[in-house]
Amino acid sequence: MDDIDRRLVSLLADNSRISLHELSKKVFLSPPAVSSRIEKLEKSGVIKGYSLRLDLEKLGYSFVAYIELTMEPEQKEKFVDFISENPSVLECYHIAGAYSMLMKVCFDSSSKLYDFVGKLQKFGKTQTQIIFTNIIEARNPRP
Amino acid sequence: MDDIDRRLVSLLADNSRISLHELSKKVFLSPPAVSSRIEKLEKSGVIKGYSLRLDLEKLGYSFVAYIELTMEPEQKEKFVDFISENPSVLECYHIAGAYSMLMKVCFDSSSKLYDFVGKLQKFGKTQTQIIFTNIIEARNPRP
DNA sequence: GATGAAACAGCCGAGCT
DNA sequence: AGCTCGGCTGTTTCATC
Repeated sequence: MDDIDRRLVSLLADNSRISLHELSKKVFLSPPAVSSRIEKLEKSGVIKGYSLRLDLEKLGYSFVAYIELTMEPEQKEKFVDFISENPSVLECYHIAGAYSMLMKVCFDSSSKLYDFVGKLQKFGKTQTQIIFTNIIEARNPRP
Repeated sequence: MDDIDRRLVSLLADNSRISLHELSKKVFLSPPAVSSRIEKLEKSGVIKGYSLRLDLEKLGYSFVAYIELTMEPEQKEKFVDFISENPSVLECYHIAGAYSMLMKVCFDSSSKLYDFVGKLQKFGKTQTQIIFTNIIEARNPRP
């Protein structure tokens, strides 16, 4: 993991469909060299996959929110099962402090968000923060 | 934007490097048809770009946190300038309720996170939530 | 890690349904 | 009009140095 790898990660994070040829010009290496570096980054798990930047609103998800849930530790297993099955949960993190989870969720109506929060209440105490606008969207750390 | 488009988005979100041939098999269309649909999704802005799923810890960022900042509205412009210039801020949302921002940040040391939070205090009151583990990572809404 | 050649995928146009 | 099939171009991959 050297500076060239970091630059490759940064370039791919920006546009993961860039060709090896373009990449090779930018990092002053040959395409096969770039290819083998990317392969190593994938195998080592630095690159976990190739994804999209989506416009959730244009996809019909007008209600995007972060929800913090504070619960008793013994609830965890049932909670993880619950959210794993629930595609409205886009991200979920176990955070420090009181036993808490932070989730990013998306819904196409406020009533569905309301219903979801209601179901979460069974696991613990929630605090919901609805997103108004994206100031900075999912960018990646600098090389 | 029909069910096939939603399925294409879902498949691409899972692996944006999948070939048109593979996609066409999965949605039972021809590769050119898939290609033109993807082009439309890009032009309409549903697909904003092609990115990576990265392991921040393996990239050296052991301290990933969400920080909520509550501030006076007149601070906004200076705040946006500040975070725009700061690559440690991965995401930033304007959230409902008291005039608040929610940021995802990453650092390679706790002292750098501490310094950053210190700088944020100039804009308002902060609440920092450090991520222990990822329960569900950045997946995309179901088709 | 570089080079060159071969395999492959993506793109465009023609013909078909 | 839209899909499928063909050839062409650009991209990736492999063997060799």
